[in-house]
Amino acid sequence: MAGKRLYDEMGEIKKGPWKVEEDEVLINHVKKYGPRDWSSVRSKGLLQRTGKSCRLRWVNKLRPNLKNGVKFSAEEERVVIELQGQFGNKWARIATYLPGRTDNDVKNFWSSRQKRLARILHTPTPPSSKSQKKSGKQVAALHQVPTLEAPKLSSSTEEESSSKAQSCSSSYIDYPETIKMVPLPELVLNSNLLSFEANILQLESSPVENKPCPEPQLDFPQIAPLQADDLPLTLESQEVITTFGDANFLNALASHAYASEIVQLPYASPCFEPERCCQNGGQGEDENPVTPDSFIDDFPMDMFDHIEPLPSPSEW
DNA sequence: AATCGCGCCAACCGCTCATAC
DNA sequence: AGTATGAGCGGTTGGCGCGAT
Repeated sequence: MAGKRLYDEMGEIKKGPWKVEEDEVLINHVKKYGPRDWSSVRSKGLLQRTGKSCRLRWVNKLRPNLKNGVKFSAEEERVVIELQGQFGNKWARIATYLPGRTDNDVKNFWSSRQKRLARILHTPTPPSSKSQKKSGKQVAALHQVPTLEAPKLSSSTEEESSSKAQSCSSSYIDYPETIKMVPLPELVLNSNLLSFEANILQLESSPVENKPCPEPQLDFPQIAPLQADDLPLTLESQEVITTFGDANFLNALASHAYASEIVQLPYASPCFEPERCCQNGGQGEDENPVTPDSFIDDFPMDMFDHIEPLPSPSEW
């Protein structure tokens, strides 16, 4: 299969949905050279896709151990909400806490969640792009997070990939999916959010899926439990909020509340070895069924054990 | 049965950062 | 030190499926 050319009619850059054959070519490329040198996929004439496009396809769809087609669990939702409040729209960073999830997954999840919330609350969707582009620096202020301890992220998966790609040219065993585990760090969370979520969860008639929420037992400043009629919201809105405790919304509500304190939750740490994370750090996310279409989940873990060394450019 | 609205998701674009030369 | 190139990240868009009407 390697070497098969998949050009479009014009021989130009191909865009749009990927075909199975293209995936196979890309997978073969990664098998041979590792998940790097994306631009060489095109320069070698294997695919008429940009390196960028190839990388994206691999990262988002073809990588082993992705939870393709699996909805976010309640626990994952909680993690995203918390981390978005903590990190802002640093999707790649947030994704490192969610084994099997990509930054795109997290981004899409958050986006649709925001849309739905905005629609139900009859508020315009918060400006997402340019205004939030500064969010990386501004979000902390926006969220009033005074004493956040950044989790010990050695780097994002992509960063790992990139740096290792450039520093270690003789072995590909160490790419993100198989990088050594980092010790499970204690993720520090904003107790404002946790308090509110804990309180809000009390409003729920049905518990959040099968995940008991430990926060109410945590010893941090208590906020008087919210009563449904404390909020000037429609019943529908309240229902959504209880289902979707939104970090921003809750923060807005909580803006008058206590300064954050440090609490620690034992959820997934940044993880660069999804398989182990799913088993250990995934915290029950294994319950998520593997979807039939996620064939890549069946990739053998030694898939890259026989990767050939990358030839030098002069050999191309 | 047709249409509409919504949610989800894949993929692209533009920008930034890192590295090589 | 400056420039070119590649890679990564975040935002946006468009298509598809599905349920409601």
